[in-house]
Amino acid sequence: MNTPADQFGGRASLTRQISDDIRRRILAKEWAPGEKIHSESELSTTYKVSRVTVRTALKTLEYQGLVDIRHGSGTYVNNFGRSIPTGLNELRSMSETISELGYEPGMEYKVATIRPATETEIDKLRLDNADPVLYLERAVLADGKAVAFSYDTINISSLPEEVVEEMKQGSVFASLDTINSRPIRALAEVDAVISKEIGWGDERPANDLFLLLQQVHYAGDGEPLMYSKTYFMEGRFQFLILRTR
Amino acid sequence: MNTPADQFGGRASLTRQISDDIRRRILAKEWAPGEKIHSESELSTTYKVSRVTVRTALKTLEYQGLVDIRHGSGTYVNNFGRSIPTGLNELRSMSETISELGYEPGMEYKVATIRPATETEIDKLRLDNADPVLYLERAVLADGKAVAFSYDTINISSLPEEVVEEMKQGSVFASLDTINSRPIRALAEVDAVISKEIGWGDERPANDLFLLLQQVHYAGDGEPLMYSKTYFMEGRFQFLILRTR
DNA sequence: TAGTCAATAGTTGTCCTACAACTAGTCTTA
DNA sequence: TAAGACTAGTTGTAGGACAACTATTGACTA
Repeated sequence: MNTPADQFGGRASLTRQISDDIRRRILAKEWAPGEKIHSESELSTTYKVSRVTVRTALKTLEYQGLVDIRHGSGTYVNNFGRSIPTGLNELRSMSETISELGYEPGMEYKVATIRPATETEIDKLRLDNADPVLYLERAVLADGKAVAFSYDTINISSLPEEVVEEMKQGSVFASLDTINSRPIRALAEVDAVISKEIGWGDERPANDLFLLLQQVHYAGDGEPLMYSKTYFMEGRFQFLILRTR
Repeated sequence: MNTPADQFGGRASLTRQISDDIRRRILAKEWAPGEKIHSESELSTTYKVSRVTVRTALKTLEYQGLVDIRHGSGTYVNNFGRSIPTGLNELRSMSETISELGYEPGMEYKVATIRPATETEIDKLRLDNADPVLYLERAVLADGKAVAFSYDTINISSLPEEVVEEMKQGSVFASLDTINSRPIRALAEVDAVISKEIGWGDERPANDLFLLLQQVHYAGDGEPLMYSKTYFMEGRFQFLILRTR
């Protein structure tokens, strides 16, 4: 099994590995939407793990909205189409999301500097004083076309210098992976915004209308890693959220 | 234990009952943010259930972002404050959400009619033909002040007449509860919108700016129950989403 | 004295087996 | 024909056991 966690050296739990693999198989259309997948006992023997582990993995997929577990009947693949796996509930980098949607991801750097943190940033990133932060202004591209403008502030107080340098050009998430501190959680706020200050170039919308995704990314230990404001151009991106009880 | 599910006669699973109760205790600040809650063994003895049940319940809370489970250490209350419990991930009625935020919820009915379904509605609600639907136009109030305008279409094809009548005035969710078909899942799309057609009265924004939450609610059996477009007035409501890996 | 390491108690992760509760059929019977 | 009993299969819960991990304590070392 080649799960994401494996690649990054992080010892993923057994449950996580199974969950990732079943997720992959579902997205690969091994079972049709609405179809019943193998029973827990069957899965536990083929994966050579206990039924408890399989159950926990399936529960995760149920939370993610991928399957429906019915007492006494079986586990069924939900028929929400391809929308869910790219939903906002799942924390993924912009590049990941864009390539999952079938486009070629890209980034156009406008600003990449190290400067003292502002008031807001000190608050959001829980910095003690005016620590230096890495500030980025970038355009997010899908198939070469700008879909969003991103203003990111990264907490570099506990990052090695070479990683910070790397971030000035490459993917922030990928760089964080190399030192095993990939964000595992983000709290996002969504707003509608009209502003002439946002964006640049001739691709920015004439009506100055944006959908703002304002979020703080957290590491596994609860430390804030990045505060980012991404302004999406309405109509060029679909925002989906799965809501469950 | 008096869980929501109990009230509605639905036999909630043991896991669900435990999960709801621990959630309630956490929101009631029984443990401070960051603090370690009781161990799984301890909880299993006090609740008189197996550790499996407690574990599953805690996993649910972890997925909701309420707690953090650390291998070999314990389960800790996350310190995201009061934001999370009212996040968009959790499916709740507008009224529920508003009262959780500490305001007095209200609804002002403008239109409540039964009419044939439109093309879009037939598609979203998976209707066979131009079945009649219940169409509502309402203003959502918090402490008597309008915060959003809601345009809802309800699939009444399998609903008893008296329930439909009830919906014309009372809460849609509450009415669905009485016949045990409360929605358990919703797929929502978020957009920024500028329009002069939306809303009414002197409380609508001068800049015609709205945040649109467009969603389809599904019942436990996967049947679409309601298609609703809710236009929030920017700044009067906070949209939070928890994103996890 | 400060730092390193081993031991240890406590906690979550996984395994095993068993049975209860529920579902969706098949078959029987009135 | 329709209602009801029966049954095989599946998920939900129980209990006990051990593995893997964490955080703390205390002994030992430089």
